Amino acid sequence: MAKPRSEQKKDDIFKAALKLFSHNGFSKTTIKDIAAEAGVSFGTVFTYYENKEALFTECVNRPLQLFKKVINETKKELTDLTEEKLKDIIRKHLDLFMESEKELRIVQYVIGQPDRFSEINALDEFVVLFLGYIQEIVHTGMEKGFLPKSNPEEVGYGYLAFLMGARLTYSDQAYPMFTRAFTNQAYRLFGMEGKRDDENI
Amino acid sequence: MAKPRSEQKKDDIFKAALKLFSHNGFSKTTIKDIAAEAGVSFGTVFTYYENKEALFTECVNRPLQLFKKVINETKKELTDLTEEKLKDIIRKHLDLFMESEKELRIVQYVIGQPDRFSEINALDEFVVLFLGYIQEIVHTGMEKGFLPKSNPEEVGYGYLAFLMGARLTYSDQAYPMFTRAFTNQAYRLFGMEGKRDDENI
Amino acid sequence: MAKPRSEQKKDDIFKAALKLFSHNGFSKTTIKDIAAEAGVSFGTVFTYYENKEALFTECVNRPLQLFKKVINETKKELTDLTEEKLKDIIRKHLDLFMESEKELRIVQYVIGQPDRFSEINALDEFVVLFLGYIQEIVHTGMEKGFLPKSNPEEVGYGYLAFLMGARLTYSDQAYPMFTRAFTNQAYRLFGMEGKRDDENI
Amino acid sequence: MAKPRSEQKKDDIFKAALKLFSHNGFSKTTIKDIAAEAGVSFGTVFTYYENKEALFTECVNRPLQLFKKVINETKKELTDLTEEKLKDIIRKHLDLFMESEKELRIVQYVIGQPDRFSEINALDEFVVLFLGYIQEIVHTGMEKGFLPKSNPEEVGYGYLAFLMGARLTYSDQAYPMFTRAFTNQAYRLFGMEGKRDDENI
DNA sequence: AATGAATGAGTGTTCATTCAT
DNA sequence: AATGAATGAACACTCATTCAT
Repeated sequence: MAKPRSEQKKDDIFKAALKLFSHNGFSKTTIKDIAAEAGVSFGTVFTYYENKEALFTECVNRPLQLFKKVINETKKELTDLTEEKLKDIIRKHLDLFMESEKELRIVQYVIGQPDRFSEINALDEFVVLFLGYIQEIVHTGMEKGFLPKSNPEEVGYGYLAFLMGARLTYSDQAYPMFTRAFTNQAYRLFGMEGKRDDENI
Repeated sequence: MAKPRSEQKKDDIFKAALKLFSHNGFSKTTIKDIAAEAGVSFGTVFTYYENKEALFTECVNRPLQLFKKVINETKKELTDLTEEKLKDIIRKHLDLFMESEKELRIVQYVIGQPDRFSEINALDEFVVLFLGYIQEIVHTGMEKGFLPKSNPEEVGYGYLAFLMGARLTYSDQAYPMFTRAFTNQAYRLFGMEGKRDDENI
Repeated sequence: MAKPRSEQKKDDIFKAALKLFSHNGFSKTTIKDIAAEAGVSFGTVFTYYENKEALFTECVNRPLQLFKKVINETKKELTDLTEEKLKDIIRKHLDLFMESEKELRIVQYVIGQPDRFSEINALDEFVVLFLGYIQEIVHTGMEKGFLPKSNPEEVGYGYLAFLMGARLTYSDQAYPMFTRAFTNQAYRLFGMEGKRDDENI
Repeated sequence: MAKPRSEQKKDDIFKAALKLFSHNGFSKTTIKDIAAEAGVSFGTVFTYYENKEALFTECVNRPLQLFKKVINETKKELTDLTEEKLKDIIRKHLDLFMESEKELRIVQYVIGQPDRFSEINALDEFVVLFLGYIQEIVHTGMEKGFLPKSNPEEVGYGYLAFLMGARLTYSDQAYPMFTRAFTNQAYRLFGMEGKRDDENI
């Protein structure tokens, strides 16, 4: 069942905006560019979004809502946590963050200019949710004995910083080796060891 | 020995630009704002910098040169590396990155928009230098036995990502507790354990 | 007998346009505003009026046609003119002008921008008609002896200017006292005296 | 002594704006038009006036200040008022109003759209000043016996309305006869008689 | 007949840059 | 060396108008 015509168009505009905002920042991105990328006239952008800022805000908020949804859904699976399951979750986090370059660049853009985009609070909400979620994991892991003694709050802060940094420090030029590097390093943040090279043999 | 008058003025402009570019990004920052912040007329900015982009490029390059210098100097101290010395180095890295919010926000700004600022390659040079430096540390640490078996390249990638993420993911509030968190988590990336809470007793 | 459905709608649009054009001028008034005021969709406006200018022209012409009709009807009553009857006519003029603020604001708008609305000549026709009508009155009044010697043309010009000015110089507050002021002053333009304050006793 | 270069330019822009605003109204007049009329680039307009509205407001206020100044200066001459002197004053008023078509069209524009230009109060101030001034004249004239019994307030309201209407009801197409018509009619508003045609003989 | 999504010409305004002083 | 008036390219945004439904 296809989306109604107009919803499709709104989504095209959103996707174009996401791409261009993440790539060029807010000011450098023009409505004209977004319209061209979306294949519509620039006037049409204003049919769906009140103004440039509203469109940008949507580009920040919508992905964050999705992230929050993912976290909330994964929370349910924490009941019978094992080391293997945790490693699985970590890999999923990395996949999510690595796939979300566009979204996270925009988020980073907002973090760096808090005065300019002060009205956006979905970001704070996500951070709080994520940190609480990691703390819960660390607590459970320590209780069950497969994680060493750690300060759960510290792990949370460090892990989120690491995920963000992993995604945003490097440009996307075919870094196949990154996956393994980041996975192993993420394990270490929780006090777990990753696969060593010689285990491949 | 004071700087010559004009050099002082050029530096005022640079500092003003660094502050405003890091805070508002490239496009939102106007030459007029920079001039006002520096206490000069906006015409004077063009006396010292050919145009806005040259001034921005300077704000990216000059800090990176400094970073490279710091790394190169620390390299000499790696000869008789011990676990304590490494922890010391790590803490210094964190201090350096935490103090350099303005500089790193601008760097991040450039990383996120590689097409727009493609002519800036001081960044790549720094990354290569830094990664090589970390790899050297890990090799030495494994040889001397105070670091567990690791892939030195992976540690480098992960550690740099972590440093960047630690600085750029959080706005500057309540950082006192961050220091400890980031220190301990950084140790873990190298396979070392940090201080546990109960060690304070 | 109600108007046919569509005629009613056209009239709603006309009234909305009259109100908004007179209040905000031509450019500031949008078709969307008019449609909202009339309770129709903005597309409907174009069903009844070819474009914005045609609607505006209608707002100028229709009231002027009505004014002309009123004048023409009053002309018949001029046969047995007396001073009392003239004063009555003057009061009616003032009432008509005072009630027609919206219409006259638009007329004034057109007078002030003759190049812009050059195609509208109902205005000139009305002025010629009105001046001739006043001249006839003055002639008759002088013949019958209740008006002093006057230049009928001069009285016409002055009287029309006065009526326009009386309506358009003041915003609509505290008009109760205006009525008396304008009535008495209008009498004077014809060389008649109005009621004095002490005549109320 | 010529004005400094920039003041001259500011005045050129002002005059261009006065002409175009009075001729086309606020919205129809574009900054580009004003700049062209003033012989400068449109960017220059913003060097001297913060925005379009500020320039328009200046076009309303500056003439009104001048009008107020004229009235205040004429007030001093009221001490030994005679009928001849009053007639002289009236002719001067008419001259002033007739010469000020541009200025008064703008004033009328503001009167007609009070909501839109609510912050402009120089207009009310002028009206109050003018009415008070006329009342003083009428009082004096009645005392000295050359004006008939009148309500001074009524004369003030009517006279101002007449002056405005005289100027704004007719376009400026060489109406030499207007002068005489308006003069005589203005006298009548004060209860005086003008020259009759046969007096020319 | 009625609607409103789509369009793009045209607007006010910003701001980097030039250059005469 | 320092200034800031002048410029005009480029932008976000508005709105009359068209036209498919």
